[in-house]
Amino acid sequence: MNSLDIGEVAKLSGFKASALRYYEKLGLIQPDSRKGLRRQYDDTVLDRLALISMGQSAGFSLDEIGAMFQDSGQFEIDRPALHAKADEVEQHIRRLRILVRALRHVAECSAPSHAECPSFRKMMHEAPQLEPLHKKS
Amino acid sequence: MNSLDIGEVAKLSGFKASALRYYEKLGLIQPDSRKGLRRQYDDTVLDRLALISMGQSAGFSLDEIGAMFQDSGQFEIDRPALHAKADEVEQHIRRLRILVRALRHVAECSAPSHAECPSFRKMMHEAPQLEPLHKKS
DNA sequence: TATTGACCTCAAGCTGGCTTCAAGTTGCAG
DNA sequence: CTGCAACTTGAAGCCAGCTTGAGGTCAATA
Repeated sequence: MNSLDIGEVAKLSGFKASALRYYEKLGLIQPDSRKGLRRQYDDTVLDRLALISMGQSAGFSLDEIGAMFQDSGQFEIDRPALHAKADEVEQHIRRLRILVRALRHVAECSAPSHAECPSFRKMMHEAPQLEPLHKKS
Repeated sequence: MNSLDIGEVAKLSGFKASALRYYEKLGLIQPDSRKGLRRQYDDTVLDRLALISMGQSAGFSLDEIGAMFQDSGQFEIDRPALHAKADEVEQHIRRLRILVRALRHVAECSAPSHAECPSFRKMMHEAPQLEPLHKKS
């Protein structure tokens, strides 16, 4: 069988059933069919949920995520927009790498305060103006 | 001069003044002094704010971020905990790399649906059980 | 065929992270 | 020394993203 109950999808994906219903209301996922009232999902929903989860990790709103993976319907998907999103994520990754270094630094460096550790301050500025990310004006 | 008004910190950091006051209430930052009522910041606050911003990108709550960078006060900072956080961020980065590949794939692949593109589905499962990240129970 | 546990809907409630508002204070240019 | 822009506080408001609750339905086991 290929048909999953909402509870099974929940278990497999790590999302709660209530979240799955919420995503459905937002148009992010859809059950394949209903058995009585009960939603039945195809297992491709798990891929979609994995993407949603990654999109969230990348800081995208559910609406943005919806817009990205609305492959359905459109003849022409918006390739440049998707590459732009990918670029954003790569930028994001660069910041996270600095964070990793900062965390490991703080764990190891024994300068009395990081404000006084020159290598720390230098590190903080290797990422000179890595976007505000503080989105709205 | 080394002494910044809240408005200057706002401009330099990209955070709004209201957010800076909010962070202060949470204990994440602190002005060096006051000139009358007005907060005066040392420019090391900018490093701290950069860390806060990166921590947020990594999906940490403000409380967690506060806990991480409470270098002050403690004799012994919790090195293992910091390395554990760094590990989390690295895990996070791995997921984001998959997202980049997924986005570029969707932008380029012309299979009728991604559910039907085997290389897409395979990619989705290269990250077998990359943590729930769906934090609370 | 009766029970039961997993599902259903819809509305209201909650949390984190800020922003906005109202009313007041103050440093500094003119 | 006046005016005003930039600050101050505390409380209330707002949005995204869910969760919870009440009351109901239904499929499958005993």
